[in-house]
Amino acid sequence: MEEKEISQAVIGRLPRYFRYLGELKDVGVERISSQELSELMKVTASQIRQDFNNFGGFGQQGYGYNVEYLYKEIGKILGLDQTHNFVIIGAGNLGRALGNYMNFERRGFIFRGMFDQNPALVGQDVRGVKVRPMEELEQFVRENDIDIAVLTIPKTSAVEVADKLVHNGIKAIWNFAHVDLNVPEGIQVENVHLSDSLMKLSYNINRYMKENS
Amino acid sequence: MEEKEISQAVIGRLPRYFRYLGELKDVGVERISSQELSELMKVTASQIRQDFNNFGGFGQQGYGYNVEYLYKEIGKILGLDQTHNFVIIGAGNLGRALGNYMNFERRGFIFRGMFDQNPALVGQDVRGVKVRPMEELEQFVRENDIDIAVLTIPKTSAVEVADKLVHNGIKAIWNFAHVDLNVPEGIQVENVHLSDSLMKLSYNINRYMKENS
DNA sequence: TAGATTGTTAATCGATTAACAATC
DNA sequence: TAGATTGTTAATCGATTAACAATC
Repeated sequence: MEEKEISQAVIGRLPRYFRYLGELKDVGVERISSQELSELMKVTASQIRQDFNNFGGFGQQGYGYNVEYLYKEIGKILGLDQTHNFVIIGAGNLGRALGNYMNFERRGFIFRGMFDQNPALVGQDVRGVKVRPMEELEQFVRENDIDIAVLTIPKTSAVEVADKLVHNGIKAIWNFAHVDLNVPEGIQVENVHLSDSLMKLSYNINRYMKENS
Repeated sequence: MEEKEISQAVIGRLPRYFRYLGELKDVGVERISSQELSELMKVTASQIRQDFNNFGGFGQQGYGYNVEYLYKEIGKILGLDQTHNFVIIGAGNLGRALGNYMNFERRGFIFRGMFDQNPALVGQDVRGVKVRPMEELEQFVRENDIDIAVLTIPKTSAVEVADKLVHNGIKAIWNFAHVDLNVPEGIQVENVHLSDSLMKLSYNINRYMKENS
């Protein structure tokens, strides 16, 4: 504890650094300066150095940054050296899409269970994981060391399900339901509101058309 | 043209206002003050008033805001009174999930076509739309007044496909591929990088555990 | 050593919050 | 009219960028 708090603006940029560094590493680049990285990523070199220095010095004067080392360190900061068990709640199209996405496993997120209240879906198999009835959710979360719940259910049931999850010790919710969850301090929620994202796109299309008409 | 530029921070909040106002409208609330809305949404009343005033005065002193009127106006600002034809490129799980999501239609986004380079998927039906081979993409975009392309393909082909789309007059790309697209000025790109979102969640889980250990 | 580039402090910019006069 | 609440200006806060001394 007592580390200085890092702003969410900085956190939000870390995955992108991680992605670029991973790609550089894969093509065999050994070292990179903040200047070079800034041109590649189209951000300022100043911001890159400030961001990294929130976590201590990863570079070396006169040399730059070692790509592989920096990549690993950012991975650690993001907690990708830890593993977390997760369940998906809602076996509709989106839930199944996320369950089938293999890359999460590579980052330490282990797909353990899937739940749906629709009896027609119960028993179906998603990448080796059987869909279970909602009634089994709470016990399953308690007994299988589940850290993260992915919510891909309609907003009407999302709030109620989130409450149950919290009571059974979930640490984090990745929320795709179109509603804001109200959880106690200490439970992490990351919202992915797809309609919001599409509306932003819509605004920007319109704005551009107006500006150029 | 020559409207004052609205910051993306403000734009990013509009869909959430829109959602809350829609819900208030649906339960029959007629008027609301910035103070009441601020308690509901957990933002400051000051921010709400500043945000709305970017677009001119929607309220009335001593009264507050008319919910239905405000809802409609924000909808217009977001361009939800316009219709846009879109295609989905990539008929995998995620592409099909988005194709099946009915709500987009309600907001003026019309699902017109779906494309995949896998012959096994071509001909499949997603909510009345047949999956076509990638070879037909460019002609289809040109001839069917397609504004928006949804990219749910692997990053390896995303950049190349984006270039083709741009050449055939697409206005906007909703990009789910895990790569940054480089498009000309005036083409709108909205990224949904799901892994980035999950990494942010991962960071916050870890941080909380460290702070409390 | 000289040159390069970081780490870090200072300056700037933009976004959020507070305050209050205008007005319904 | 008096009370309520907006619209808007001013103050604060935080994030980004610039500058440069430290140092590899």
